[in-house]
Amino acid sequence: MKMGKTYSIRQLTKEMGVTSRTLRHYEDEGLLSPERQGLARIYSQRDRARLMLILRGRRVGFSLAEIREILDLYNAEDHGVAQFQHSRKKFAERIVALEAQRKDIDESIAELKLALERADNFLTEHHAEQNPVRVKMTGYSVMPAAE
Amino acid sequence: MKMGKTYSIRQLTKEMGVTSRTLRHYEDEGLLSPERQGLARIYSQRDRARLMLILRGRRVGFSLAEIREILDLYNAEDHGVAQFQHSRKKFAERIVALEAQRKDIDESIAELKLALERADNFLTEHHAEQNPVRVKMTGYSVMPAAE
DNA sequence: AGTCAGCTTGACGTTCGCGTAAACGGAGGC
DNA sequence: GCCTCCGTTTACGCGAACGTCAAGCTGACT
Repeated sequence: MKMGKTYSIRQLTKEMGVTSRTLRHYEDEGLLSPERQGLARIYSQRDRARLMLILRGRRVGFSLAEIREILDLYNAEDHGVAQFQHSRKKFAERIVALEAQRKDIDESIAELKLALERADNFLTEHHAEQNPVRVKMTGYSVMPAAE
Repeated sequence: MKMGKTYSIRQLTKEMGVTSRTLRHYEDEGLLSPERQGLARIYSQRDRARLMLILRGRRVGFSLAEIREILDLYNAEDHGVAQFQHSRKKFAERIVALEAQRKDIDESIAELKLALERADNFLTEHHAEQNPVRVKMTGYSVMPAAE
């Protein structure tokens, strides 16, 4: 019976920067299922690993339901061929979606960097000046029409 | 008075894959402000560009409030030095956040690719077989403990 | 004139991801 | 014994982002 390191709910919340309410909520949603000592929850390394995956999933925009689905794919008791085929497909879909999202992020970053450069140009040109200035734009843009 | 191409609400919803309710909601939130011909909304190229930015913002996880803030930064009537400095800072913050998110996405993709490979390995090994099989894991993982 | 599609404005409903009280149970220190 | 943490359950609340009616206007065809 190998028993690795365990964590109280407080330890985990502090380490991960979430509230205990959040952990209980994840448990209610079936994403975590820590052991119990009486009433108290006691989290294993595996629970901690799952939690990290959950939180990263949230950060990239997955719903808890989607995250549960992914965890269930890892977890499936029935590791038959059909299960693996299903999992494979789901994983592949997620990857495609994430790569699209990565593209969106790259584009957003690029656009923000452009905006940042424009601000910088303005600030270096009009170094200490205070008079408001209009920005000239070309083509269609989200900027106000400057006709 | 150059008047570019315009769009009805239906055209825009079809092109962008959103409902008219969504467009009206964005308008309520001050993210869009199309012209009117009588009652009917009539969207300009600029509205369309803003909408694309809004939708991409949503896809990368921005709230409508955050998106409005960004649009307002572009839009600010008062293009004084102080405004630009403020905008510059906000843009830089967004970029940092997005790059962190990009890291999360890359890690998620990597993890899913690993899972996919494992599934593939299983499927090629146990080619046509149907008997459930256990998976051996090393170290701590989200997978069930395989002691 | 009728009617029909397509637009409009309210306004209430829904889902998600927790927040936030209320009320209680040990365990340890003074 | 009492206080202070740390933990528990139950359960209502909330803001965000729309969905989903209901009801009315409007131009266009028949």
